[in-house]
Amino acid sequence: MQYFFKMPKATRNTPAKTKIYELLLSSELALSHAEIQQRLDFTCDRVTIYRVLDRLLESGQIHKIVNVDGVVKYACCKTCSPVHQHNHIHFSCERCKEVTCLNEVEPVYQIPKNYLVTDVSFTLLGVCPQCR
Amino acid sequence: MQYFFKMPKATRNTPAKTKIYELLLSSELALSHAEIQQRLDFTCDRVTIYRVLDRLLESGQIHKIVNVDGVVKYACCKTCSPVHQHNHIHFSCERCKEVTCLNEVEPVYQIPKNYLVTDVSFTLLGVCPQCR
DNA sequence: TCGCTTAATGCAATTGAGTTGCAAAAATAA
DNA sequence: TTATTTTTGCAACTCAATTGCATTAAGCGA
Repeated sequence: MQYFFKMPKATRNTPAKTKIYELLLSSELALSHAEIQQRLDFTCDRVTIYRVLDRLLESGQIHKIVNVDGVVKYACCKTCSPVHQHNHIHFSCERCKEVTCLNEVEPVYQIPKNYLVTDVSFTLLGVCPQCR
Repeated sequence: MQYFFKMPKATRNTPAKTKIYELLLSSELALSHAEIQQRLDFTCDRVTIYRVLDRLLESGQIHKIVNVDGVVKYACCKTCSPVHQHNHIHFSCERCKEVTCLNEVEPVYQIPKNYLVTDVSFTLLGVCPQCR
């Protein structure tokens, strides 16, 4: 009997999980829940999509971005596997509303006194190359 | 008759607007809609608070921060008046959930090629001095 | 100071994202 | 194949935010 160590719950590979993960893997952009639902032609229940996204977040396969307009987007982080590391900048286009990971740009900041920094959320806002 | 120039809509000073603005002015922290409602002892209708916040945002007297947990907060930007400029870092404490403007810390970044950057949203996540 | 115009307010109803409970279906290990 | 447990789909629910509309009140001009 194990009292102090809780086994991580086993997760299963299901068509929904595979399809959603592959969709995010192949997408250049971060996708919202609604966009994922559309691209799957509404073959998955909306609740299932939320739960699959939670599992993928939990396992570190994807990351979550809360855009400045409040829209939540999900993306596979290509450059930082296998250990997840979201220390990169996102770009949010105010015209097409698309959110992209700028993997090549690293954020620089001075750590303020007495604050303990564990993570960074850095989004540049403006107009993307396609919309200029 | 003016065809091409639309007069900006006149706004009025009301007790609600004054109270909400003074509340944000005197607060060290960014406040959410719910927090504002509480601190006004529920004397204002929640819809009125939303509409006053919209007007204050419109006039540039306050700015809006969408926290990583999705909670929207509002703050007066003390250092950048009269011209509003939100080019500063926010700190979001994962324990007490408070969001602070770190006016003294300026974000540094390389502008990515072909992107037009008009604004910056930079939040450091972690533990604030009070919670360490 | 008084009226008039129009912005602001309060209330009710609505929208939309996200969550929860539960029974049925399906993935995996034995 | 069977048994176990996760995952799914559906319905119902929560909560933040928005909209419509009638009423109230700010503030300008007379």
